[in-house]
Amino acid sequence: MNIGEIARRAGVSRSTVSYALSGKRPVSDDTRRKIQQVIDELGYRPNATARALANGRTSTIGLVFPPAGNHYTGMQLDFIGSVVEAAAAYDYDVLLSPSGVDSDRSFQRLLGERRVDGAILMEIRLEDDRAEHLAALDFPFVAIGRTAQPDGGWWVGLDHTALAAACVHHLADLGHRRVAFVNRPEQLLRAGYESAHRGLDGFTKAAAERGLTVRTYCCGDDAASGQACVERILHDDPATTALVTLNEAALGGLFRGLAQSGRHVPRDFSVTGVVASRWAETVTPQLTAADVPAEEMGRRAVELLVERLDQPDGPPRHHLLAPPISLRASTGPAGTAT
Amino acid sequence: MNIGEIARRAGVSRSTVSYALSGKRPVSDDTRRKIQQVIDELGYRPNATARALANGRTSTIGLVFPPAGNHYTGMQLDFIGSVVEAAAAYDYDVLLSPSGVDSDRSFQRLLGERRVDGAILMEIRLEDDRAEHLAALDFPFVAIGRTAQPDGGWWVGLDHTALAAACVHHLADLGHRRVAFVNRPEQLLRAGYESAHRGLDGFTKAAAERGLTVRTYCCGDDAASGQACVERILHDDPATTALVTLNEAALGGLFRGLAQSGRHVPRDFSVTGVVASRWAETVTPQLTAADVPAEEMGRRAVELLVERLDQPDGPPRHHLLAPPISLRASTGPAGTAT
DNA sequence: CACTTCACGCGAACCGGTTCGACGACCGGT
DNA sequence: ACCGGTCGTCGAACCGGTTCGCGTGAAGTG
Repeated sequence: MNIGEIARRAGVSRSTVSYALSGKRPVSDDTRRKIQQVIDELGYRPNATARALANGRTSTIGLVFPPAGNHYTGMQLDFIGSVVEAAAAYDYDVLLSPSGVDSDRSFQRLLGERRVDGAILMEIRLEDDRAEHLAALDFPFVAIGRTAQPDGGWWVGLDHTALAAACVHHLADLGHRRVAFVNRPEQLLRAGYESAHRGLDGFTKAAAERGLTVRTYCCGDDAASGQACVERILHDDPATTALVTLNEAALGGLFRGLAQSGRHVPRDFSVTGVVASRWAETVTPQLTAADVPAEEMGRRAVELLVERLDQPDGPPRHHLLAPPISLRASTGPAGTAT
Repeated sequence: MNIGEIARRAGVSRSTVSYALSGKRPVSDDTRRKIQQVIDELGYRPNATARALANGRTSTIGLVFPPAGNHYTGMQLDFIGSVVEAAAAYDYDVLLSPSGVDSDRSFQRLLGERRVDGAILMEIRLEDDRAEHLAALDFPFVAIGRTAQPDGGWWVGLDHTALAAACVHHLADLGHRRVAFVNRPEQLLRAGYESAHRGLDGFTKAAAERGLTVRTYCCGDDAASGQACVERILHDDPATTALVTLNEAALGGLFRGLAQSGRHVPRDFSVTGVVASRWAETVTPQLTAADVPAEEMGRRAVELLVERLDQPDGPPRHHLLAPPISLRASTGPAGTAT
């Protein structure tokens, strides 16, 4: 059931069917109707692969997401969902590509074999070989996050520096003096993950500005690590009264650790950080946090990518988002425990 | 940089290059080396689209996931990750397809336009028009969950009936007599979602067997709904001492509701259900639950689909999984509060 | 030395679309 | 009656691979 079959049954040539479908050349009403009728009868749909080969575009974008096996955070799920939805609105499909252990291989699949027209790179690193590689090939992509050289690139990022700083100021304003920072896992920090680095920077600088006593920690992406991390924090400095975290997946564990050490949140201890709202709301008390706008980021990334694909020579664009802190219930004035 | 270019530079014909690459016909060592050398120099990779057109297989599978806009649960994320990983091991890519509002349209894209060789259908319903449609077309797919007519189909399912029953027995063994059931949202139940129905069935039958007094509730897929649901439960019957839930996303809200009504878990109130272990571990106390083996389900679904694609005439296969209940800390003997 | 056998490589056709150049029919104008 | 232009359609080439049938030269055999 291909275009030739339709042409045969409608008594016209293949090209006429093609033009009737695409509208790129005029076709008389009579022929168009006849063709449409045959198409409806047979339920014909043009083969996407053949079309892709002919016009050199796959109408597919690649979503390169973090190593599987590692834990996914909730934010990533929301993000993937919104990318798929936004892409559908522009008539693009989304192909998932794990950039895991075998990242070269899947990268080759996507790019070398031309399976996709463009890509969205999640979990960017400051020195990101994937991004450099794509940039060198002039392959259209949008990064989620800024590399160390954000100029001239296409990206959608969260201003982790500003957000972490905002958390610090929020706590300092409440009177907290001894504050801990719970980062993503150490291996990610060492690998140069942007959020981990800039978040740490923002935290450290703002804390220095406000004269706070701080300690910083790395924490695995799961509840058990969160719990262990709190134990370390309170062991290292029992007078700590607040923490800032970027680690969504450890959140439940952080709260459990605090509860088990007898700290009541927010009376004895305040918790805040950068977390998607759905997840901030799952803990008790609900987390006061800068809400990661995962849905918006996904949508914007797709918009940018589509724009880049449509106008390959347009100037690079980006969005740096800095959502405000949503006050919920996990922070309170320090000193009640002093 | 196509196969013709390689052929030209290596001084052979296009078909020889093709055979050298695929190994489907013998090629002399000399020519093979020469060709390989040119390929390495130019970094050539065969175009996936052209290959797909020629041999009629896209090497891509479609993952049809639940309506976006609705909340995703953590289990789904793990599942998607493991599907991508398992598919990569078989040299398949994964194309995401939202079966949302415009489900016909995206269905047409995937199947009508032949973008994928096969599909995995998530969140199956008892009477599932998508599954029926695919079955009628004889299109290779694997369902996650059983329809009302599971015979003759390919699927990977969780035995929600047995799991919910196991939860009931666990609670009954602990002495609980008044137990609530927290299901997925009402619209999903009405739409005929398999897990919601079979879970409810299993719960109801086991409760009747054990002579328990029960109430069943539907609950939105978010923390706020969970909290509201607990309030309803305790309002309807303040003597309720335990609940069973299938609703992963509401879990945090359920715990908050219990805390706010003064119930201590597990001393005053027991909670159990069917939840992926990562999420069961994020609440405090950690949830005693039948751990949804999302990773295994994803892997098996891919294995089944690949098998079906390789041997289209083989007999249908399926896996019905019934993981045991993992004892954690959210259930305890009833009666202390009596 | 003539004859088969085999290994190797080539050319052409094909997958199912898109697109370009050309051509015939019909029109109105002089 | 002839000419130029427009409209609608057709055939052929092309996208980049795969695959089938056949030809050719070298090796093996009696």
